Amino acid sequence: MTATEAVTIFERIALLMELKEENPFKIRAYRTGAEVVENFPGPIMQLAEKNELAGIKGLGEALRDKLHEMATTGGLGFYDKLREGFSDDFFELFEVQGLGPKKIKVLHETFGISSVADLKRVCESGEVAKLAGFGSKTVVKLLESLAFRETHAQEFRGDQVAPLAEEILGMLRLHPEITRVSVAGSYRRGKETVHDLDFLVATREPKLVIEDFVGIPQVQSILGQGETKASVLLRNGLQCDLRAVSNAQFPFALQYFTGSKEHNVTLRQRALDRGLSLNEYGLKPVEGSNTVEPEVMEEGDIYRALGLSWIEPELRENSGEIQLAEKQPLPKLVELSNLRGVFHNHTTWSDGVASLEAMAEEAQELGLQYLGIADHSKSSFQANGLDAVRLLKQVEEIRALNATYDGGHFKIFAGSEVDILKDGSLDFDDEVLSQLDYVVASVHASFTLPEAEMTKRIIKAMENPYVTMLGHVSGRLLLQRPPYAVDIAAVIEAAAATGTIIELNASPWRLDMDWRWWKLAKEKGVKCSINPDAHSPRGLQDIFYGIRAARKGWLTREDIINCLPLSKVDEFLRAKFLSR
DNA sequence: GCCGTTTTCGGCCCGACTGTTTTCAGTCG
Repeated sequence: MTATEAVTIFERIALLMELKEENPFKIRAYRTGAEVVENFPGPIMQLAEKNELAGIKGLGEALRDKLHEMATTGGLGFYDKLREGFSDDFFELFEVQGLGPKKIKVLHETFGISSVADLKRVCESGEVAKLAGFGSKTVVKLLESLAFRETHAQEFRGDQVAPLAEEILGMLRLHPEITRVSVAGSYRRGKETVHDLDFLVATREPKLVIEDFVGIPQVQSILGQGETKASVLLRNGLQCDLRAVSNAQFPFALQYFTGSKEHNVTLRQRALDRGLSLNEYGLKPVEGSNTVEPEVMEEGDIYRALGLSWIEPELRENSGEIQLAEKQPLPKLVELSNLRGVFHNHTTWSDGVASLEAMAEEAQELGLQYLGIADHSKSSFQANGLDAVRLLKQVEEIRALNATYDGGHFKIFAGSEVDILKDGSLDFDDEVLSQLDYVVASVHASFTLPEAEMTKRIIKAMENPYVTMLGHVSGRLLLQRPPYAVDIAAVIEAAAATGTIIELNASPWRLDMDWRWWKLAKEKGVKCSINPDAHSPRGLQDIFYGIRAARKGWLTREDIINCLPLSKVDEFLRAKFLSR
């Protein structure tokens, strides 16, 4: 059994115990256990198999034994018994916003609902509204949540897709009959969610390659298999397509299947204007035209042949990239290797799972020069938010730790993710904030304010001279929770006026501010900070997703403050305050 | 179920918001 599967089982045990109204602290222990397993920096299942898990905080005797059972037998008797009568579909109910264990219990016992589909049926029939504790507004809310889920059904976040994509790419690259390989589609374009994965290979043996592809271990079922194309369903429900073309066709197919559809429509029109016809097989002169067939060896040659500079896949959304590429080279988009540090990260001081030292170690391991800590403030009780006393103590500890880094090659910046309260005031007063290196201000409560009020609230926070940057501007959780009502354009204006940096929260759940707004922000001179919002050492690697979103937002290293070297970034953090 | 300069059983995270109620339960962060 893999660690990921064990994590799911612990999480489900917690859900089932909630349903059975077990001791809440016992439930929490399973949740903590799931987190520890998920974030463990090593082959935890191998250790579990050999009974070598002693000493790990959060995994006591009972959980260690369960992990051992899972590692050795591939199952867990305790869990099997607990979940008797509950299908896999049942657990999806816990993902519906507005529905918790108590309500699920009542619905299950009264109507026998055991899936999201069941829930929809009884909500629509009017039966639910008659239940004690439920009412018409509850039903409306539930139906809204269900509609949101349906709109995004069959979509996957980056973290659900990227590891698989890389794994499969790696396998295809090793295939002896494959000469060129790429992923295409919206994944290649860096979209925040995708509904499938498209792979493209160049080969002289398409049939053989397709046969091998449908046989890889990640495949659960084959949806279709032909001479040059196959569609499969992976174990996690993700659809995956493979197309096999000749080496000569490869650049055209790659361009075509990368899209977007709108980008390609404009491109094909442009080709026609030049007497050429572009499709997934080639770029040929149209009948009667005296244009010469361009030589195309790779994708870039197609753009060149059409009088365009290179257009990165992330920019192919038909939002002005073709018009600009006609006149000049497009901006050199930021790359992962450009990042020099990361802000907005959590530790065990609030709701993170790792210590300051462990986070700093991992940051250095990733080749970064600095790490910004920003634990939660006191209003975020659920996240063990810090009050002023604890915060200042943490600052002291950070300063002490910094003194141990020889030669000043690495630095931890002491910050806070301070809650923006309902009226736009902050959770700490200026006297406290003034003692920090930087401040991230974020909304964590009162999501339902009307747009005007929410916008005013956020802008008020940005007007505070100590607020260096604004955290996750819309509060969205991809595929799960829509953004709250806020006028982003107005927020961008205010950021420009106050000199406040806007965060690009790199968590694959958030990717907030959305890439669609960055072009505007950049035009207004607003700077971006790509923030992993890491709650564990591994979470720091979410900068991978942040970079993809930043590229999609046309950002270059000059737009992003954490591309600045340590020697310059300090000064930049203080710029807003000093300019007043 | 886990943890401990309390080493062995008691403590472990709390307030806002919403909708359903008429004093509070459930959900969320």
